[in-house]
Amino acid sequence: MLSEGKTPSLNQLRYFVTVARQLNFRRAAHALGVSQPTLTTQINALENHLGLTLFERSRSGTLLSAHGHALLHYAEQVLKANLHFHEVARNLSDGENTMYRLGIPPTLGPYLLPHILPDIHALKPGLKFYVREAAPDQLFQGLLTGEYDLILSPMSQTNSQVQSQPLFYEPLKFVLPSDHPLADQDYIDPEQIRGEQVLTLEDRHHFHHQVQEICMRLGANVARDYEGTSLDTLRQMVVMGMGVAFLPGLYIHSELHKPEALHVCELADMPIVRQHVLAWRNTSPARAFFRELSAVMRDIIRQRLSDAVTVTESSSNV
Amino acid sequence: MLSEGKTPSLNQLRYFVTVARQLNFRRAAHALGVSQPTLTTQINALENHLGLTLFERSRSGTLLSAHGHALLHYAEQVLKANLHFHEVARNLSDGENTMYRLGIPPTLGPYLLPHILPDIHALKPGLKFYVREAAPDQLFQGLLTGEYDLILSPMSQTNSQVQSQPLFYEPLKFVLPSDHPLADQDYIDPEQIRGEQVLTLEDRHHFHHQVQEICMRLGANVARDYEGTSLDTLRQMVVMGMGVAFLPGLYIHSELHKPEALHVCELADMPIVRQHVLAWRNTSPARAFFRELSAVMRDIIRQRLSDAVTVTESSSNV
DNA sequence: AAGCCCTGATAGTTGTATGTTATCACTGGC
DNA sequence: GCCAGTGATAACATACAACTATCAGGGCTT
Repeated sequence: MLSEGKTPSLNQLRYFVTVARQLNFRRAAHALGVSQPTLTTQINALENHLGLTLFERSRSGTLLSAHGHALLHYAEQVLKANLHFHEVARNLSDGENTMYRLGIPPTLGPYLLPHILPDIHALKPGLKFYVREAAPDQLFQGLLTGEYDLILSPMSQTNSQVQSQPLFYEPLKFVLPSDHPLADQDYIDPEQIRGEQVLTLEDRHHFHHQVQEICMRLGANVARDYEGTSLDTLRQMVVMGMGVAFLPGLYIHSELHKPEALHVCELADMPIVRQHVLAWRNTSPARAFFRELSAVMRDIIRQRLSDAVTVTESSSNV
Repeated sequence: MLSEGKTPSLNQLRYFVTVARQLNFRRAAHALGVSQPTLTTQINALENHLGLTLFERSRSGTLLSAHGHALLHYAEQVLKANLHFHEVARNLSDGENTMYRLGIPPTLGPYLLPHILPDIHALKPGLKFYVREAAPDQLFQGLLTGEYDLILSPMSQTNSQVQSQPLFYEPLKFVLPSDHPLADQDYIDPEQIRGEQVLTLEDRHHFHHQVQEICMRLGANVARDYEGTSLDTLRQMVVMGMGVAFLPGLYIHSELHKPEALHVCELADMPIVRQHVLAWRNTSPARAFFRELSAVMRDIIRQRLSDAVTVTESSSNV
């Protein structure tokens, strides 16, 4: 009849539960820190909103009606859910107890994260990452659409909506089969690569373009027909003598402890590197924390992986 | 800082969830039936109450922040609980879908309820009784204190706070061992009882007082030393020849289909009955329903038990 | 039987929370 | 370079939840 429209407030539920527990309006009012008329009014409002009588009042006291009895539990559930909500919120409000969706390329994640996540977890126990792998372009796109909160990826496009912090430079090593004529040098003259078959990944990986550009410059052939779908595949193809390849330093550091059947070297006077950055939307409310996090990551990487990569020093970048 | 005091409203949670689903303030506002500025204001209020940023706004759209992501589920839980509350309330509001706490004496409940509850359930499927047994005095007291919503008991005290409706008269039958000298008559001259040992229940049962008063009048001895604690005990004591007894008609109707070893009769020209009533607090919001219920009960009892009891006819009592 | 203390209900008022409309400032696509 | 779309802001209206002061009745004590 006169209901419809407004929905009872949380306060009204609080009042209901308290009166139901105390069975006395004045005491309940005192417990709630409000005046007794407020309670009377609000309980009345709740009652005729619901079209039910929750309490049997008399001059000698208050009783919970059968309807009130039935509803009490549900009202308590609402308040409990509300309490949960606020507990979680309070927990989040220090910024470090949140789960962030982290995007990282498959050519990097498996070879970097195992080395640094344990230390990060030790430093910030409440911090959680939901890690998803995708190619750098997709990462960047996903960052803009909100699919990721944070991406750790080779530097790619710049965009006014994205802030990034450089983390480290990772060398790209040159690998060739052990039985290759050049497989006896630690540093190879770039000139000697001319004409080699260079294997690489599918072109949606940033990696590919970099390798392609190098090959163009040195006059090597990029073997598009044999594009691998993972670094492991790529390695197998080199071992089988199908060509040579550039492989990321962290991959080699992680996977090739005893590189039998494979020779790893570098191009003399021509260090090839990719730079990885940590990036986030500049609208992200966690941006301050992300900047701090990038410093933490640099420290950890410097400590754990300085034999494989070079940590970026300056940190006042955009 | 500026929080503390007011707690976010349910509406704010509703707004949060809707914006999180639509990721667009104007669309969410339209879905909610409010204006877009209202949403902006309320979401802002919620955010700085929580001390968190829930959304990343930009001129080109809205994204859910990591914190928002984490909280969304809990906000939905609150709204769901609130919905449950209102569903239950709506269900209750027709009055018949409630569980009422029904008190009944142990000398009546087991022999009456099995005969009438199935029919009541068939007529009012949503109606539930939480049945507790206690002696009539305790029932009456419990009704006043709110322990029961409804009692079905022999007529006892009257009280301005209690309304009652008579249901039926139940005869008290006279039982004696089969080998008793009087065990060959259907109607016994009350004079013949003088000097008999009459067994009865503990004195907190209304039953006891009635039997005691009859025995006083007829000059029989009430065997207080052998007060039984249940009608079954009482019956066993009679069978064992420890005395005679008055037993409620419904007990005999329910339990003694072939009364071997026990003779059942009545006192000639001296029908002894107890009247049972349905009673409730006159402050009970269900009083109209209870009155209707008493009529329903009378109908059912008339139909099912008219060979054992006499249903009260008038129904315009207080 | 009278009086007192306790109960919840009511009247009248006020400040604030929550909503409105009108408008701005900026982004991104065509 | 314009236009359609985004969320933010300002100024104002209203509803409502709070207060204080008071009332009316029940039941226990004297």
